[in-house]
Amino acid sequence: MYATRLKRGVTSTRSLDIIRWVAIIFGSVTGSGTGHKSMSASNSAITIADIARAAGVSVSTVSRILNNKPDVAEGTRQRVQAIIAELGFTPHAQAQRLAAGRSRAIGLLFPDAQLSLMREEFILGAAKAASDASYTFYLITSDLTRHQLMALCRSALTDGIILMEIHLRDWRVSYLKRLGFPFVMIGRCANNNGISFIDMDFEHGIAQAVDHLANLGHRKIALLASPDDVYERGYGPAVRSRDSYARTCTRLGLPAIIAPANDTQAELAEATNMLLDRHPDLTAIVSMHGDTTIAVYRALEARNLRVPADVSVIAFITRRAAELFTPPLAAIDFPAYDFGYQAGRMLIARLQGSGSVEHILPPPQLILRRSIAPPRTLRPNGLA
Amino acid sequence: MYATRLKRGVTSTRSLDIIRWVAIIFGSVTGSGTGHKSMSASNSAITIADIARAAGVSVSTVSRILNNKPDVAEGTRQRVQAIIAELGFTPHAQAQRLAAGRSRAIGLLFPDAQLSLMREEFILGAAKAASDASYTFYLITSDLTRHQLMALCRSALTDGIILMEIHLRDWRVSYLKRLGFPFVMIGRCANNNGISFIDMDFEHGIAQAVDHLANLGHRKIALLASPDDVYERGYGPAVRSRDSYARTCTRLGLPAIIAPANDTQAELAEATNMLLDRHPDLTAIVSMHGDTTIAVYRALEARNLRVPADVSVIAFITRRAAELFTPPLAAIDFPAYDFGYQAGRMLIARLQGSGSVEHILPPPQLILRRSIAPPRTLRPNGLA
DNA sequence: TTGAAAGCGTTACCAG
DNA sequence: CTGGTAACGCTTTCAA
Repeated sequence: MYATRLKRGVTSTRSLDIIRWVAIIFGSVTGSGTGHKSMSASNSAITIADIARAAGVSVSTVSRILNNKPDVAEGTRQRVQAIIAELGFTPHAQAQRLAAGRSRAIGLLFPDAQLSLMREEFILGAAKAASDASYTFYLITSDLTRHQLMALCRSALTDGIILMEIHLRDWRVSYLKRLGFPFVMIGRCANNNGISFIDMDFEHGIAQAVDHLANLGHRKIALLASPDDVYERGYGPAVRSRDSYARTCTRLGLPAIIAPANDTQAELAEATNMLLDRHPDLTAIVSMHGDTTIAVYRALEARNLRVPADVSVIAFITRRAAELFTPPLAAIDFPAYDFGYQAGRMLIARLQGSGSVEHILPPPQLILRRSIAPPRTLRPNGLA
Repeated sequence: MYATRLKRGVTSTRSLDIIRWVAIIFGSVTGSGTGHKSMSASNSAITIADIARAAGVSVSTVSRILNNKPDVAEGTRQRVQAIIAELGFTPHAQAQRLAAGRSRAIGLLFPDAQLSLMREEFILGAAKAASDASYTFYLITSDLTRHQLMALCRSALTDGIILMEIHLRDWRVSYLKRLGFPFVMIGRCANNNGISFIDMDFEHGIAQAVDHLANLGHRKIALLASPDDVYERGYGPAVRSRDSYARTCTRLGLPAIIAPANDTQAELAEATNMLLDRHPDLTAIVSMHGDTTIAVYRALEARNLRVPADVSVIAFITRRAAELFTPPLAAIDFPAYDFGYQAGRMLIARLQGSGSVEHILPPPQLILRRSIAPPRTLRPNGLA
């Protein structure tokens, strides 16, 4: 029935790792002609004028009805709506947007870095906030240049945007602020006057985690941090967490042991090994990384060290991912979906004129799971 | 410096599980006035006409230059472009779209069900395909009613859409086909004439998994399937996998043991327990579920059964998630990112007139990880 | 309560 | 190669 051709060539693509198979089947296109091509999105489709004509009213009236304006006679409204329903009319959003000068759309500027299991939650949360408010939702990947950001604002594609991966001094923030283009941040700058944000409180989160471990009796607690260049570039989470860690260690009279690493399993494994080589008496690790922290588990396992018997581990991670670990990974909970949702909600509130500047910094929540325990030396008379 | 107010009220929201904290900080808005409100996306912004005037040419000419049309004198082009750069002009996408009748946008209709770690990959893959082709990308969540789908098509917001969660007979497919609105599917119907799709080959994937387990010596292999109502509703993956499982068991002379369950940890735990109660001699489980399969691990653990020593487990899951399991979860690999990317690419090819109908059904790839082994009885003289 | 008409910022056709 | 000008489909004054 089908003539099947199998191209198994290595049709590789830029950043895509594999396209190892492409089977094109030339279907015997029966029935409805050769594929779809009739109305590609703007045919002789029915317009507001058609409705007006059919109803014997003016386009203005139809427009008013479409937009639920009050000044329309009830009878007219009913009649026109009947016709709209009958003809299956639906307005052309593109035109509405141009005429109205608003897009009823928000966009999420999503960092184009590698995948991470928690990021889906940001996206879906923000998308939900948009759809709850009848806004459309753009996902904009890739890190924008200044010019692209300008183009995005000018394009009027969105009424406002959500920014992520915020640096303490962020050119995008200054730019948008100067332009007066509405935005909110997931993350925050050094100075956030007049800008709404929701951010993880890395500072207190780290302090809380280290305090907890210290209370359990740990004395050698390492931080698996972001790479040095990220820290030096002033990336918020990197700076706040590392600084907070250093201060907390000082306060508790503990040594500060920092291992920078990129968010990949390979680098984390390497960093873990380095830590264990240099500090054989290490009993706890706090990881700034998410699901890649599995590499820490694996590195420990390879050395016959057990979690948490020999080393306790804690990370910043979503519930969903934390529970895939064995033992389940204790965490400073990262409610990414909520962050996305809140950001979307704040932005839309802003756009609708309700809503003042909001700074949301939820108290970090430590979720104790089985990856932490008192250190081995104390275990006989365990404190937990 | 700040007056901080903490609302800790239970400001619960519809589907959102927690908004337990809202800290509004009334910043002493120094510097740039009270927030941003100056140019909300459509100020007295500079237009193509301004450029034309400044350059002493007509708008048509500027438009041609903007769209890289060939029929423009090189000198003019240079001059105008200089002015465009100087004035920082960027076209108004909304207007371009209306005038051109194309949106250069695609949308992904994303099922509004619960989160799943693999779904991010679909989204980001599709978004990447869009951005690679300079298209914008809409993420449309929520399951659309017929009317909403109609509105989406008519709105001209997108030139085409990607459909997911396809049923063997899918009203959306018939509708879009009849309308002639461009779309591609991740998944496939019973009849796919004239429609491009990329789909997981659940049929062969299941057969491959069961065959592999049988070859290892397993004789009691259960399928953790989709719920019955999903099967009966004709949801593609549910039907194809369950039917294939049944056929494969028949072919191999093995009993077919099917445990339907929704894709939640609770239901999977329950289903696993039921399986073990009824079939104490069970030695392998094939799961149609993704990261929720962790519940199977936990249920086994609770009964002191070990993976893979006592029970082998295999699932449909992405690499990233599979490797968080301990032991790492063997899988029929689900390259969701690639699926998203391919779907986006196909759709755009379609929109640009290149590209014929493509049916992509990659050969399923079994990734052997440490969650499978020969059954206990055979282990002494193991076959693997 | 309704209608006419002027945009919204582009593109595209058609003359020149 | 360039410039007018009519769309694109809707919203929004402003009069009636």
